[in-house]
Amino acid sequence: MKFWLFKSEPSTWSWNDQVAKGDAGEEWDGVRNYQARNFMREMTPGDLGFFYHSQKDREIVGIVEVSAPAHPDSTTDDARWECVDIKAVEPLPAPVTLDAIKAEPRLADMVLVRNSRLSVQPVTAEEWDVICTMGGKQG
DNA sequence: GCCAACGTTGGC
DNA sequence: GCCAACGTTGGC
Repeated sequence: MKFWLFKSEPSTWSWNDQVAKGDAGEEWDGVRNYQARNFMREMTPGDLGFFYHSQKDREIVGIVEVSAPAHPDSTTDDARWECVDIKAVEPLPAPVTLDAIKAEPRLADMVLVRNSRLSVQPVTAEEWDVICTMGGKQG
């Protein structure tokens, strides 16, 4: 079991859009960055991820699950680009803001803090637990 | 809306 | 293979 973070601008694809897809899930398509793609190749169904709203909101709003391993991105004919499918699991009772993350010493090395432009990124088990606690989620 | 950081492209 | 130019992202 690995942990990840998926970043999206809510005006393009929001948590509510993701929830509306239900258990069918949706392709995390449109990624045109090799680092992000490589992380998606490492994902396996059942891995969990945070869903982060970039730009205006700047907060982690929910938890998603990888529902299908990396496959060709249907939004392009370019064979270089792949994506996984993800489905919404549950919202965080209290969204965790970027400000709160930056204020937490145990999260100082998060990729979100170190490299804000990477749209798909790994999260360590410790970071996962810290953020779940901050978000009011039990277990 | 601005701009810094970063990734990609293409000329040499 | 280097690097300048360019485009994009996302925090502020």
